[in-house]
Amino acid sequence: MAAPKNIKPTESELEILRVLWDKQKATVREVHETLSAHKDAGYTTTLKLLQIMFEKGLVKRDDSSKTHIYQANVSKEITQQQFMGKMIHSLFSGSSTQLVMQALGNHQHSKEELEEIQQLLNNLKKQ
Amino acid sequence: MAAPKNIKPTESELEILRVLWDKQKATVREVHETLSAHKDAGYTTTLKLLQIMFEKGLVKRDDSSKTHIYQANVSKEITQQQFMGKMIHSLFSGSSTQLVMQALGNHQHSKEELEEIQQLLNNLKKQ
DNA sequence: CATTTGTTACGATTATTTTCGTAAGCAATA
DNA sequence: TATTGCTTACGAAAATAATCGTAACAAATG
Repeated sequence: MAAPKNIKPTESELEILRVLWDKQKATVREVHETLSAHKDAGYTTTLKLLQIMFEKGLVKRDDSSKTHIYQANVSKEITQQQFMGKMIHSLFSGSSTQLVMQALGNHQHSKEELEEIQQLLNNLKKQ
Repeated sequence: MAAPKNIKPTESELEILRVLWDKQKATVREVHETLSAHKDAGYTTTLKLLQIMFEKGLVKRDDSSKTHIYQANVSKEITQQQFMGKMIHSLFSGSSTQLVMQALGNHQHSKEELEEIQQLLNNLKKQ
């Protein structure tokens, strides 16, 4: 089981990770059937991807029984940070503030969500 | 000059767009030399990429003189939104609030920046 | 005028990612 | 036991992205 490394998941790998983050554990079939809702690919495609991801260390698996059980080996949080960092660098000239303003200004946020953000902001200001 | 479409620039195309957004206009050579600071690719690689981007409608060009002059044909803002949307969907379960909180919590923001965000937040709350 | 320099065009190669077909094995069951 | 169904392994094709080599041409320079 290779170390998590600093490997950026590809688009397809990310889709699979999302399923695993959601379900904690899943067989190839479960992953594949979840993906089938949106995407149209064969079973062995999903299988192959999971095998590749295993080699990369993106997932781990329990192969003690015939039907292997997969699990994410990189956290959602770390992956989020990884992609956010890349995005801030490549599209926001390194300014996370710009990114925040963009996200705030261009998307809908409920009163409750705005309040939640305000709380965090208050905490940050205290430092 | 094809319409801007809904085409997602590739990684390399994004690098070139960054240069063009910054410089407004540039020749292949200028783009290439700017990229050379960080990256190591041949001149014709940059040329080819710009040609492909032109076909896709990502850039426009003035070819009235021998040395063509390129210009971005997609705005930074639209492209930011495009990538942000994809990111929110694929990594934040569709919640832009989650993304904002992540960005706020995991990056440094100066007092001035926090105040700037506060201003925007106040405006949003008024709605 | 001949040569050098800088440019575009473009085919082709390489690398990466995604997809699938087929073989092989195991387990349930007819 | 023979058959059927579900599973993994794995090579290879297809699709996409990135890179480069070469030809052609024009402008500047000797």
